[in-house]
Parts: sequence; C-alpha cells; structure tokens
Amino acid sequence: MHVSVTIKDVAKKANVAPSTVSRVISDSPRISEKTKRRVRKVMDELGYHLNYNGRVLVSQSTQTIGIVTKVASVHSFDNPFFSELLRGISDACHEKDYSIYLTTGNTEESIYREVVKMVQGKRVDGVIVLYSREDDNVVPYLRECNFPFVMIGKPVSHTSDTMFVDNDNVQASKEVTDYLIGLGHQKIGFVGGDSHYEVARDRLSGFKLSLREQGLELTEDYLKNIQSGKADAETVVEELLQLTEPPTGLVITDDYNSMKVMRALEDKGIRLPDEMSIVGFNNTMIARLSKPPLTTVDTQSFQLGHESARSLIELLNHPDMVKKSIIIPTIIVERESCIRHKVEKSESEQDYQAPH
Amino acid sequence: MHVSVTIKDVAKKANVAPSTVSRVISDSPRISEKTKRRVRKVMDELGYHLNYNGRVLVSQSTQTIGIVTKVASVHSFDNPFFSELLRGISDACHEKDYSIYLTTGNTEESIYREVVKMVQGKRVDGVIVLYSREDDNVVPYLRECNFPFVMIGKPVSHTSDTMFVDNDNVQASKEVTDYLIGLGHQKIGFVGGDSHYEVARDRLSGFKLSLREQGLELTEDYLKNIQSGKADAETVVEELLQLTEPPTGLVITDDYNSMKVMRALEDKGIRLPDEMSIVGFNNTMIARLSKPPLTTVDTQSFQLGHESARSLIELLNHPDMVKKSIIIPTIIVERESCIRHKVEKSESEQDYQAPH
DNA sequence: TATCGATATGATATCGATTTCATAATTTGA
DNA sequence: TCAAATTATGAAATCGATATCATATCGATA
Repeated sequence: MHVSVTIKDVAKKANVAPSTVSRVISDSPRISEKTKRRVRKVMDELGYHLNYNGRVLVSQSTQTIGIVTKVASVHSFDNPFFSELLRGISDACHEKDYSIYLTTGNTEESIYREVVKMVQGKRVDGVIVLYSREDDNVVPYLRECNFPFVMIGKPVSHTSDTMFVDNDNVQASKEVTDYLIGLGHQKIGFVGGDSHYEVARDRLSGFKLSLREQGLELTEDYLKNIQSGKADAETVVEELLQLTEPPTGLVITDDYNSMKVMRALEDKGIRLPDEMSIVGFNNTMIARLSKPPLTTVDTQSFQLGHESARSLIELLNHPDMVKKSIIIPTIIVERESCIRHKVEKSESEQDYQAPH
Repeated sequence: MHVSVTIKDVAKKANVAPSTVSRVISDSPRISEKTKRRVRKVMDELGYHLNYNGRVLVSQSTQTIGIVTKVASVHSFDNPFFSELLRGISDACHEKDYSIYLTTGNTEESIYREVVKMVQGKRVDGVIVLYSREDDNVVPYLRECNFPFVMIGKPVSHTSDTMFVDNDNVQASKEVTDYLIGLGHQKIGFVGGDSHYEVARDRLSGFKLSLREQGLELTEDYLKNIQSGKADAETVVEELLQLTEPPTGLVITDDYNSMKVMRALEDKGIRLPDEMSIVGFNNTMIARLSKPPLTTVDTQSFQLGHESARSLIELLNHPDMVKKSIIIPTIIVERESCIRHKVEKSESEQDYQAPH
C-alpha cells in the first residue's frame, strides 16, 4: 500500500505552514491566489488527498448517514421495496455529497448494538430507520440520546416531534378496497404482513374502514397475515380456500406477498384473475412483471427514500428546524389482476343485482 | 445532542491516566483487575462509549469495507441479484464485525470520484467491486494504488494477481444450453445483457461452445442483447419472432431479463412454456415466483457476496496472502419454463403434429 | 514619517483515541 | 536486607486535519 502524503508533507515542500495548506483546501479567501497556486501545484505533484478521518475528528461531522433495517421483514434486502427505498436514499445522498453506512445485523439485538455503535461511535451524523415497529428499541434509543433520525413509516408514538416520511396508509388501503368493491366484490380478504409493523396496522384499518363505509360486513376469517416464522402464503391460501365462502378479491399489503399468494392460488387450481382479484402494494418491478400483471398501490418507494434522506440532511444542517413529517401520495396503478366480479346465481337472491 | 464523554473524562473520574483507560478498553493484561473494575465502573456511570474516529486515526484502519456498484446494470439496485449479493456481503461483514459503506453514484464518472474519495480519504480498508467490466477505470485505479479489493466476476486482465469470486460462467452457460438441447431444442436463442461486462461474454461463449460441441449451427440472428438505452425486451422479442424460423428455446442471462422477455412473449400471444422454453440465470426470487416458474442457473449469489467479503477481510488481515480466486459452483434448478421440444414434421406437414 | 488597519501567513492547541517510553511500586532472589 | 526483575501505571507524542490567536508585512492615511 502506498504511503500517505499528509498536509504536513505538502506544507513542507511548499514552504508554508500546515494551516495554510488546510486553508487552501477549503479555498479560504484569506490566502493569496499566488500561494494557493503554489500549494495546489505541490499537492498535485505529491498526489495529496485529504484524509477524512482527520477532518471528522475535529469537525465532529462525518457527512454520512446510517441506514437501519431488519433482515427478514418487508423492509429487507430480498424485497424489491427495500431496494427502491435504498435507491432513493442513495440518490439523495449523492446529491448532497453524503455517504451511506449500512447496518448488517440479523437479529433485533445485533441491530440494536450496531446502532449504538454507529451513534455513540460517531460513525454517522444521522440515521434513517426504514421501519416503524411497535416493540422496537432502536427508535426509543435514538430519541433518548437525542440523535438526529428520520423514520420511514408513521412513528408508534411521539408523532409530533419525530420526523417521518410515510404514505397515508389507511387512506391508500381504503381506496384500494373501495376499488375492489367498486368492481363488484363483496367478499374481500385481507392479507397483511407482520402486524408488529405500524404500516400493517394502518393498512388493516384502512381496509376495515372501507368495508364499514361501503356497508359490508367484516368477516374475521378473511383477515390473514403472512409472517415469517408463522404463516406463509401457502397456509394463508389454504385457509382462505377452505372457507365455505372464499373471498373473491384480496387486498395484499405487499407485492412480494401478492406474488407468493398468486402462485399458491394457482397451485390450487384457481385461475387468475378470473376466480380471484388481487391488489398489491408498492408497485415494485415484480408487479409489472407478474402474470397477470398486478394491480397495485404505488407507494412511490423511491420518493419515500429520497425524501427521508433529504429531510435528514436538512435536519443535520438545521438542528433546530421544526420536525416536519412528509406524506407521499399513493396512486393505484391498474393492471390486470383484478376483474369485475361476476354475479353468481346461488342460494338467496343476492344474484338478482342488475348487471353492469 | 448529548455531550460526549471521552476517555479523558473517564480517566479523571477514575483517577487514572487516559492511557490506562485505553488499556482497559482493549482489556490489556498489563492492567490489574482491580483497576479494570474501577475504570469500567466509571465508564458505566458516565455512559462512556468509544469514539471510532479517534481510534481510526491512530490505527489507520476503519473496519469497514466499501461496495462499488453501478446503478442501471445487472448489478444494480433494482435487480434482486444485487440484493442477494448485498445480503451475502452484509452477512459476512457482520460475522467479522466489519461495517459497510456504499457508493451512491449514478454515472461512471461520479462512481470513480466516490471510489477515489473512499480510498484516498481512508474511509474504508478495502472494497468489493460488484462487476467486471471492460472499459472500467475503477479497477485499474485500485490496482495502481495497490488498494485491497476483491471483485465479483472474472477480471478483464491481471487475472492471476487479483482476488475475485466468480462462477464458471462459460461452463454454466454451456451446461444450461446443453440442457435445452437435451430437451430436443435445436433452434436456441441467446439473450445477453450489456456486453461490456465480462459475465456477458463468458455466458455467450459458453452458449456457443455448447452449440459447437453438440454439432448445432450458430445462427447470428438468434443472438440478442438487452441493454438499457439500446434494446429492451420488447424489441428483442419482436426481432426474434419476426425471423422465418424463430427459436424454440431461449437462454437468457438474467432472471430479471427473463421475466421481461416472458411478458413480452405473452403479449405477442406466445404460450409459455409450450411455444418457447426459457432458462434464466441467478435463481432470484423472481424465478421462483414467475409464471411459469423459471428454470434457471443458480449462481448462488448470496455465496458470491459472502465469499467476496470473507476473502477481502482475510486479505486485509494478511496483506501478503496469495491472491486466490474462488469459483462458486452453479446448479441448474429445474422448474417449469422448459419443455421437451416436440419434433416437427418438416415444414409442409408441421401442422399435422399429434396433439399432446 | 509614524500609526493604523488590512491582508497574509505561521505557531499551536485541539479533536479522541493509541502507543512508546519512562517511572513508580512491588515482588523476587541471593 | 538490598539489588534486580517484574508489574502496574503515567506522561507525552502521535495519527491528520482544523481553528484560534498571534505576528509579520504592506499600503494608506494623518
């Protein structure tokens, strides 16, 4: 490895003091153009490059932000939603010349330790927490030591004094349920994710809200969760199909899960979308490429990531700014996974609705 | 933000010298147990936590590794292959207590600048380059300044003195082409990615090798590329179908592209797998969830990432170690996107095939 | 010409840790 | 019991940069 040339080496060769070199680096107006030129020339000759660690130590600022996420959750590496978030964050960081530092832990405990290390070890200036979760200890920790952070998702508590970027998930979920109802579906199932996450609850309540407003009854049997370690898509599908009156439409809170459910349904011989309409969430690339292409709620994950990074950086530069929160609008993007429900002739006369 | 407590504060309160505290932190055997206990107690009371930047400055080691990737390539954020790589890297880093630093640039130029910043600015101890590309300037730069790095993919040059982790891509590609031929396909197309990448070339030559060995003729018209900014899946499919004798099987060098092609084919009314057999690469989650589920070459991307990080860390700890390279085996995972090709009666009677 | 005010640069302390060298305290051996 | 060897700790330099304060130089003004 090549030997580093420091500010002192430059200073010596250029016959100036280290402080002068430092000023040249920051292009201070207090140094004459003549000296600047000379010093810069020497820097070139010597191949000088600034060592960040030295600067970090005195400036107490790393110009890097930490990303906290959990493996094995919706917010995790193998979900394209995560990638989009990351891409948005990365993009914003690049704009502002910030760097990204990633947690690598697998368990709650190890993630917590890593966050402490990032924060106390002063490795990052601020943190973006990619989830909002009820029994989480990272956020309370950050709050306690008053460390700058932004979360993606609605905080479980302290909503007014924490910065967050989120969608209006209950509204989004309500709209998409309305959409299914508008298509004539009456028996609609809900397949959520891990209910420890705030986003899961919001989407569930949006779903319920829609049913209520539209005068449909809530069937507990239609409410399912896909949760790693507990219920997978196959189980959920099985349970749903075993019901005497299986749903004809499904609101599934994540594209990835939607895909899994679609495959499980087809394994059971259900034709899509004919026998089951499905809407997903996030509008990831899998929604575009699935078969049938998935109608989904675009949560604009790139924007979510982008805004969170922008806000955090703004907060870092203006520590006293008001802790605003940002709501990114959602859009239903219609593709081919939903069809108008065909009225069945059957027992009672629910059949005799007017055709549309 | 809370005020930091430093080693000096601890020293003062515990009535010892800063050097003693430092020794307690590193659990030096030269400090008596009694003193250690006392100092540790004070550290607890004061809520002391080590500041990494101070340590980094003297130890000249950051315990973090940089990841270099390009947005908008196979190796990019929106491809699940990338996520798997990242997961593998992250996992290995966590094991060894290393941290991850991510590049955020979009253009070749900005990525190059970021790498220089990482390297010269001493922000990372080593880097993993997630691609191997012909006209790349990052790798030559790293080589020139003798900075530790590992690449994923086969180096364009200097193969023997650079560490890399790769699959045997020509072999893998040959095998999977053999597989298609073994299924009775004679007219096989190849859909590659950006041909600037080494991996694309290797897979193409494996493909050609297979044809040659199996005594099939190479049809130039069957060789296509999906390349952002140039040809997309729709174009490729259109071109392929316009041929007087379209292929009956397709080797596509990435699952993601396979999916796109599959959708494009279906848009053209081609039934899958009946009218076109397809194999992909990487065995990402989209292969599992696609319809039909995709037969694909498992490149074991998690392992690829994992091994690259392990190797790099090993290199960092033993700078003089031999620059070994690691080849991760590939496995064809058969799913439902390929079927045995039904032998056609010659042109004239090809309609009179037996129904199946 | 003496003084003041810019302007340009240097000397030095500092950020928070580690490490080398020195020294004090304790134990060992003769 | 005293020198030698060991053990435990402290003082100070250091990593590479920045920032504060001091000083030298120069031109302008009275």
